[in-house]
Amino acid sequence: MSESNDHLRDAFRAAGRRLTRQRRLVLRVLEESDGHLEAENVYLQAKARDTHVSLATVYRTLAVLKEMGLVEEHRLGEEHSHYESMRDSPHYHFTCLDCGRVIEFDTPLVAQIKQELSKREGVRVTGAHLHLSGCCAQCQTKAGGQSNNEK
Amino acid sequence: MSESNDHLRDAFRAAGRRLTRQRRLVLRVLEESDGHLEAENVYLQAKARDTHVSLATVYRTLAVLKEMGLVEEHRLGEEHSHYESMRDSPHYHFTCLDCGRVIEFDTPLVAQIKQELSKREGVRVTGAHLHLSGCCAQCQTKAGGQSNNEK
DNA sequence: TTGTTAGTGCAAAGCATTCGCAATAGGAAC
DNA sequence: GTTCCTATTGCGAATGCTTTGCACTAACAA
Repeated sequence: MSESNDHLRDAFRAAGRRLTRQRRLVLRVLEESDGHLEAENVYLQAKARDTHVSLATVYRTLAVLKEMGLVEEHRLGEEHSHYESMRDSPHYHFTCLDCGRVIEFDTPLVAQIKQELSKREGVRVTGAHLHLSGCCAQCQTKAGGQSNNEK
Repeated sequence: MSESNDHLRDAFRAAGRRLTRQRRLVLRVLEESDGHLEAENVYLQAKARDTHVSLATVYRTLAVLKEMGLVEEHRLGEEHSHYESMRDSPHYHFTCLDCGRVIEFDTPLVAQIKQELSKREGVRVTGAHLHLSGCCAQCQTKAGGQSNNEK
């Protein structure tokens, strides 16, 4: 718990930034959550532990963490962004359009696609977001057996 | 040109909506563009052909067209949405983080991923967005050969 | 042609996100 | 531990994209 703090401090020092209470806090909220928090929720959860945080700082912190590669931003839904810490290996998302459930998954095929594109277009690919959507198993059952093409 | 108009009219009638001058206009702008227009640009190009359009109507129209499945919304960059007509087969995007260039590509591997996930999780996948990002060939050259880790 | 009402333009919200600025607090050097 | 420099914060105001309320206009069915 303190080792990761030292580790963090180094990371920030290396980036020429300061490891403040607020930044530690935001990072912890993200790490302890299930991921996919929106800024507002990060703010609320952070505030619940320490009143000394402002929404503006949460946004600023998320931007910094993203820049440092500690946090990733997703635009799964339509309106606002979701953030999650990068502790885990890269993974992708499936969203159920009915219930909103988010399923994380991973696949080596994305890496293959990256390679393919790099070769074909000469680009260098550094980021990959794959977002599938549809209907989760439970909602399919709920929707009445197998044929739910209403809507 | 008029056949597609009839076709369109039917689609709108079926949806209980009216085919107005503005909607035809927005659709045409999207179809004639290279895709990936943001709302503001759709508005500007539409206005250039017919002053009788407002930005609000463009947004309302894009929402309607999206709902009808004629247009797709993407959030490639960070801030605003991009829209493109659905004429083409499904495809995915690569964005150059330096110059903003968007490269479209397609790959059967996404379908494979869909299948894999469906089997593994029992979900039904209806939509897929794959968004790669990085540095395009030209920007890599511009950035000085091969090692551009400044920034 | 006429009536009904979906669609429009305009300007005024709404929201998520950012910014300006004075005050605060990391943390490197003493 | 103390001091100093300046990155970071909090606040509220501002921004920028998008939506909405309302009175007016125009699709299109009869």
